[in-house]
Amino acid sequence: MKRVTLEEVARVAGVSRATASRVVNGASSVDESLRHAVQKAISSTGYLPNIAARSLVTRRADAIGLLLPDERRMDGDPHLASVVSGVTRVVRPLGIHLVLMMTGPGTREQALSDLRCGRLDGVILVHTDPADPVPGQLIAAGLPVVLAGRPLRPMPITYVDVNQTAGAALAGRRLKSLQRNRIATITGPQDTAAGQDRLAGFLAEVPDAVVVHGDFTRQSGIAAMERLLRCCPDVDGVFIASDLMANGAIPVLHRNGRKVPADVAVVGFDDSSAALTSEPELTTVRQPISDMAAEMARQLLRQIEQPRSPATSVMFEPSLVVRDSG
Amino acid sequence: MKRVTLEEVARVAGVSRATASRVVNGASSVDESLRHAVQKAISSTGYLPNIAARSLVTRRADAIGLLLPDERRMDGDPHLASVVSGVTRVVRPLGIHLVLMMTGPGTREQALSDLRCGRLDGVILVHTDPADPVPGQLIAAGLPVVLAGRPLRPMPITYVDVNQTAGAALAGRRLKSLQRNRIATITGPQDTAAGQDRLAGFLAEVPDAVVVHGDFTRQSGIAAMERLLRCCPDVDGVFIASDLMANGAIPVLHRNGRKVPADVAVVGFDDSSAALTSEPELTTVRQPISDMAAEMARQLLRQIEQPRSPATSVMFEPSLVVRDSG
DNA sequence: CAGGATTGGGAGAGCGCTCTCACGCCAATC
DNA sequence: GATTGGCGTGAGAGCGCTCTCCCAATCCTG
Repeated sequence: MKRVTLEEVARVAGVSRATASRVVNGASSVDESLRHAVQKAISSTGYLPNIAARSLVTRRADAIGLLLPDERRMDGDPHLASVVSGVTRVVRPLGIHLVLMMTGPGTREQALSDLRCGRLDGVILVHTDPADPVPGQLIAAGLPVVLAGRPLRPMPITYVDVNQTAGAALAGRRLKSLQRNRIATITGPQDTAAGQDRLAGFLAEVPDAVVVHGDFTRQSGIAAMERLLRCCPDVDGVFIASDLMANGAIPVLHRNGRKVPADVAVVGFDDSSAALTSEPELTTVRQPISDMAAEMARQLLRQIEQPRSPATSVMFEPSLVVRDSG
Repeated sequence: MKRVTLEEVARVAGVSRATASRVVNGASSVDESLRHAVQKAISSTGYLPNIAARSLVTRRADAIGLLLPDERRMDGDPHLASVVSGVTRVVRPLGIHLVLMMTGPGTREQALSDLRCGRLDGVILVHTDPADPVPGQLIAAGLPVVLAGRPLRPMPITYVDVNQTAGAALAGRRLKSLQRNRIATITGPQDTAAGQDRLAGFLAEVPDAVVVHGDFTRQSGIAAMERLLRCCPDVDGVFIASDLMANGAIPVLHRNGRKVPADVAVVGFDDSSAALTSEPELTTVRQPISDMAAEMARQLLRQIEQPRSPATSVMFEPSLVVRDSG
């Protein structure tokens, strides 16, 4: 149960600690026979490098943070698992840890100091409040950050997003191709980039659409659909800016005697699990969340490798998943 | 941008590094005036302790791991966010990091070595495969572990679970109180403790129930309900061992002309987000996931504090959430 | 074959922190 | 007034690792 140190490995292999270290780190130019001796010593002693010691000298934590909004705001967020899995895919093979931080009082400041004291090499920020000063502080300090989703106000920060506008346009074209001519949309919150872009992209395609506002939550989808039916009973096609809202809205249609998609075609956005638990299953705009998360991880690693490299943004193309609702 | 070290704080405060360290760690007996001087020096220099250096000597990583099944098996797991948030609540105030690891090739071995090399102080294992040797190895090595859910085969390991049997009995009593007399159940996988217990608990209450097997996934709920209706068309009450299965099963009932709950009452299990996205909303057995997760974290911390302390298990009581489906 | 260039390996200096230990100081005791 | 005890403080020894020297050995080149 005693710890094996590099010192001991070196002793067993009959080399110096420096050489043993070179072998461990796969470094250059070690004689083949010595390399073998060290490797044998490593496996015979069961040596594992002490990360803290390494970290102390390399000034790398080999850990990145994932800052998430808290449970309440996630509202059964369909994405969390996909995000984690995408990031993990990139980061694990490099032995880098993924530290999860759910937003709560003082979390972001916590993350900031973790970054400063070298406990974290970088962070990925998800669903950041536009008023949050932390992203700004981070980039000001030249610390590696990547945002999930375009920030509302332009800032020199790296982010990864899906082309929300194009996605909404996809939905608009779909509804038009279904020969719907009384088309409406239930929007996301207009103080987020995603909410704004999905509306703008849809209106570009269907300029005369009726607009009812929601905030991405299921509850707001229910309320919005009720309002919509009241003000516009002859609606025959709706683009709902999140699957979660659509999931709440469809039962409202049923209760009001509308068949989906016969009477009202519905197209959602996200292709989250809510798309499959809806009846009928949702036609929706898919974002490649897991791939986007992987890209965020890559962007972050690049920044860690090359500090103060210029901010870039990567845009993914959405696709339409046709199911039964529209 | 240069790092501030304890050395420097000490210099500024005019004390020795040892004394500065005592102040930082809130330790015993430092003269009030010196304490003040050090605190002033800390804030004026913006000092943050280097965790790696501390970790190197304390042999504590101040990080715990959360081992999760991979994305596919989570199947839009309703729990992930709650688990994370429960653990976070306990762990954050102590400055302990939560490292997320999704199961993939070699993940568990990875976790094991992270533990051994002191990169992680302990791990919480969620949804462990009964055949998985890792939990056994961990306890054999005397490393701190907590399981989410009772292990299938009894082993001397600390775990936190909900009283599954009692929960299923709750569901059984509910269906009986609704005067149903042709009662069935769709089970979870019988190679998991949860699957077994929910069936046993239900049968204890409704011994003559018709049993159809599922595996907790939505898809299996659909298939199981189809089978059930074929073999037992006069069924008027069903306990479905997971909300996700129930979510899939209810549309099957509708398609076959059954009203829920008028013709067939449905009770689920989990009180996950799937309970709310069902139509009608599910009556279900609630597990206090977030509280359970918090308790797991506490148990783990206790083990870290007192290694080789005896394994304990904590059981939470489930409750029935009555909604519209039964 | 001499001289320089190249290469592999070892010694050792830290990285920033904690913690033991010993010392100095002052109050309490005889 | 000398001795004891306690308490606060500082000196310094590591924790386990990486990495920069520097030296020895080998290689090439004219």
